[in-house]
Amino acid sequence: MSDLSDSIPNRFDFKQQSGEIYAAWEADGCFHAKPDPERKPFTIVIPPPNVTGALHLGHALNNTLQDIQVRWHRMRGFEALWMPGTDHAGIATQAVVEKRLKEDENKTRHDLGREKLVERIWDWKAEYETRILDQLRSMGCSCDWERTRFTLDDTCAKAVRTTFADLFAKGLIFRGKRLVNWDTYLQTAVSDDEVFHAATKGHFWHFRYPVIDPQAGEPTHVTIATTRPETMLGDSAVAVHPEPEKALDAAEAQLRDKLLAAPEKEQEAIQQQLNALAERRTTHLPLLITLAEMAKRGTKLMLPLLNRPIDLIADEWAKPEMGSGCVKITPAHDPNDYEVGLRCGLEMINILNPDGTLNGEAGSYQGLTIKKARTQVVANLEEQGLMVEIEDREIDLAHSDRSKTPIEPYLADQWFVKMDQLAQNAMDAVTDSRVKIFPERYAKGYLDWLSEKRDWPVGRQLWWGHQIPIWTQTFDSAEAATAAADAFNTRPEKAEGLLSATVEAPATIHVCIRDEGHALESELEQSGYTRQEDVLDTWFSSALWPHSTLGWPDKNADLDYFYPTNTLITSRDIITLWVARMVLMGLNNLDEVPFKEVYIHPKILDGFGEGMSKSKGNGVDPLDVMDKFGPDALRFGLTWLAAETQDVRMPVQYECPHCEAVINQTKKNRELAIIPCPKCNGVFSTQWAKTDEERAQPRGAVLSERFELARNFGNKLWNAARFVMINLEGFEPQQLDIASLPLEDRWILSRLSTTTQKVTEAIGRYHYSDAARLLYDFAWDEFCSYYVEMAKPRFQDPEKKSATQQVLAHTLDQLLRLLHPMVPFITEAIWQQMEQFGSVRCLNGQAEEQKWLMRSSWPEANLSHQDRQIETQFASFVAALGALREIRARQGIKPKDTVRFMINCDADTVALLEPMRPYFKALAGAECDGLGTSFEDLQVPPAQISVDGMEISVDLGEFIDLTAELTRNEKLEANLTKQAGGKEAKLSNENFISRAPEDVVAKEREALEDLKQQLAAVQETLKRIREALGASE
RNA sequence: GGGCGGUUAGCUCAGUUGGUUAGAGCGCCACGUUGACAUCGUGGAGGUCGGAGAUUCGAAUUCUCUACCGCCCA
Repeated sequence: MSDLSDSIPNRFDFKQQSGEIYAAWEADGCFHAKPDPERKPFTIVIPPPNVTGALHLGHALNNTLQDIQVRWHRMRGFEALWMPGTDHAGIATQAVVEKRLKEDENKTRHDLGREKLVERIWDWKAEYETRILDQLRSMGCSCDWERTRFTLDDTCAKAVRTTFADLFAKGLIFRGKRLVNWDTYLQTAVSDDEVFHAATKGHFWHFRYPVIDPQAGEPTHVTIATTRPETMLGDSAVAVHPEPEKALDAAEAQLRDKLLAAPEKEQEAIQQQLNALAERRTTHLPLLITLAEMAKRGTKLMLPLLNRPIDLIADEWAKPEMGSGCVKITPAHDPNDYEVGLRCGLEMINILNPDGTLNGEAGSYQGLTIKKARTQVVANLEEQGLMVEIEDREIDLAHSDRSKTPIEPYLADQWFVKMDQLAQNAMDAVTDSRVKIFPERYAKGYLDWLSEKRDWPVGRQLWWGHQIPIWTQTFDSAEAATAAADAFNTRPEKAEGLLSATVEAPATIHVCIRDEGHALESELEQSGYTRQEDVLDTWFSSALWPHSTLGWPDKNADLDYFYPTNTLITSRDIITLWVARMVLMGLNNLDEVPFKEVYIHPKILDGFGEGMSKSKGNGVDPLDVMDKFGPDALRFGLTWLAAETQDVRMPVQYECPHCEAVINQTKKNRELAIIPCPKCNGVFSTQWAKTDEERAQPRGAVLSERFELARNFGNKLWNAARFVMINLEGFEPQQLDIASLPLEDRWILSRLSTTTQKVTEAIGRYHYSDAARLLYDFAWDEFCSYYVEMAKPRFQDPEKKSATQQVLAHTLDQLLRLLHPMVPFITEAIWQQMEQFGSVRCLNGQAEEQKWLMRSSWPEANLSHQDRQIETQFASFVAALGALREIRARQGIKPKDTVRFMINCDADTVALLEPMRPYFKALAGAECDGLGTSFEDLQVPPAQISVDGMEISVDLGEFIDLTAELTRNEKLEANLTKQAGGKEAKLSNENFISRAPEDVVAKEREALEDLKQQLAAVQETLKRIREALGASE
């Protein structure tokens, strides 16, 4: 038919073309945005992926959704900026590099030194940043790469220093002693968010402390219990409840309430607890009352091993219903004890060195590791006859997420940001809708978290990050320190915001310097000031990302134009860590929110409902998916999944590299280094392959068949376009008069208009999944299955050919535009081929001016094309077609055989169906012998179906399978009878008639009438079939 | 312990303000391959919407309780 059918392959070669298209876009500056007063700006900053590792499907989803917004706005005429970059992810990145150092070279960071280690981390960063940005490019992300930033680069560093100096000058940064989660391996504090809890086997040691000078009748020892006996070296008190009896009463009352409310199976356990409690009143209570008295008197105990007197105190933290009723207090090493320490003014004794060994406070135990100290302390207590009992017990132990080692609570100097007002401002921004969060429910978590207004510990004892710009010196006296601070604060640099100083009691002075490398730095160092070693929490620099990337604090056109950004698209686990902090920092630094909308997308889980991660082996690499299915399929598949729910499941499979069989991933096989293929018996390796032998096996890709739907859709689109183009050659466009076009043209234009409208609305509301489904259905079910199929016979008709070509080309053109944000490569590839047909692609005969689809305009829904009447009429045609196909299938009629049929219907329907005759032939292999109201009865009863007031009869002639018709009609009769019965019951219900709205009642009446008609027709058919069957016997 | 989400066909998921014969894709069954597409076409089987109760003329959809799963915060 044409050269095109040879020159256009029947598959889109994404491997070859995606890269070429991307490079061409980039070379043409399609991704770059610059301030343009003629256009409205649209800005998104990427949630900077951290450089710890490569991206997985969660990131792929996140970035696809951003790219859809950016491409969509670009097409709608906005100056669309997508600001890309990566995050240095302080602790995470340092941890992986240190781990690598240990594994490969058996060295610690201290062996290397700060400078060398940081150099290594920069190398790591370079490698992973490249990988990550390549992944984004492969996916088609239309980021403005000229602006790529890194949270540790000079631009971001300047923003960090400026912000820090500002907060410091405002008195919002202070140093305090706080109990922190200490990672003894990495030797840094980690935040609560970087800690996970795991049940571990351990012991519960019970031992005794002697009472100093007990009076007559008073106990000589107090028994306490702990899971960490070595911490006794840091004890500064033992607590007993001030009113043990009342506390027991309260505990008992609580248990009784619980018993009443508890389901039967739990009741016995609760009753046992109650019994135990009652027993305690005789076994423990008298002693506890005595101890409470002693505590109030000021009795002291002798801390064994160190022989240090400590207080017996009365505090409500001691629970009379638990253990001995007494509890040791180690304020510097336990969060609860710390609170007690604050309440009771206890000494806080830190017994640990940063590396987890014991310090001088531990006396003869100094230098031992925690583990050795524990053994030693237990042995010594036993020697002294103070050990009462050792219980086995499962302990909930906090671990560092980064080093996987147990966390030691540790009292340390920490830098904090005072959150009070900053947090309030961030809350207000969401409360008064300056920042809108979608789906709305996530606003609650945001507000709850901020409302606690906990001060933000921002120091990390790391080497990788923004070093805190504070120089410190301790003076001999408070007066000297104050005088020095005053001297700084009266200098002109203070007024310029370059420096400020504060005094930390009693005599330490902190000076903050704003500008990196400023002469003040060396001035301070020469006069004996030392710079703080700590670096800032990663989130401090991420919090500035929406404005730091635009060059703040420097005044510039980009910042004026692109800030505040429009929308932030991210995942729910960092709403508090990141989103909240960006809002408060944006407000602090620019007095403006960083973004107007936040869209939280679902999280991708594997088939078992577990989050994906490389460390579990269930993480899917987007590159693997793209390698098999292509970038468009990856994107469309993910978009399809992005509904309002909080999670989506994506079963994970291995693909056998030998036979391409898919093997479901199980919790078992995902941990294997080598997996045998059950289909071909070949073996392949996984990410766990370590030995040379294992690595010699070919690697099985990890992917998910979830993407097949999207891949197939792309193929359908490609081939539909191929069909259109093959049939477009030599065509001259003209002005079309829509009103005079036949039904099918007006129908597809109506559907196109509605789809355009709905898709536009859906993307605007972040209803990605809806948008994808709308386009999928329109493209496949309406455009391909009907319009394209109907075009085939129309091409045989010279009178209809031209309009068909034009409507086809136009619809395809609009469809490509609508799909482009989701599937940019395949749509651009088709668009470029359409180029040769010039203005054909437009309904009004005007040529597209843009060279690239990604730069062309987003379709406007032409509301005048929407026509309910036409759509209803078309639905009748589809119903008739369906009836014919159903009869064919039921009768087992061969596809190449043509059937003859008649439709009994009213005059309007005749008018509607008359022009559709050729399509019955093309789409159902059926030739129409008559439309209207009266036909002669056929000799053999025809197969009949009634729908939409049409009675469709197929002359079965030689094809007849009467039994099939009988069975089918009997089934139908039963079904119709049941339905009609239901409707009749409903309509004879007086309540329904009187209370339901009129239109609903009318609709039900109509439905019943229709059912009755159908039933009558079916019964008539049945009668004839039975007669015929009887006759043939 | 508090909060959030989920529970709809074998699997993965849709289902706007309560009014359908509860949908899609995959999988399954049957039939089909000279021209857009087998990464396809046509037809079919398959669920009463976790459970209980309530509101209503009418509930997958609203409310209460409950079970199980997941996530977040203590």
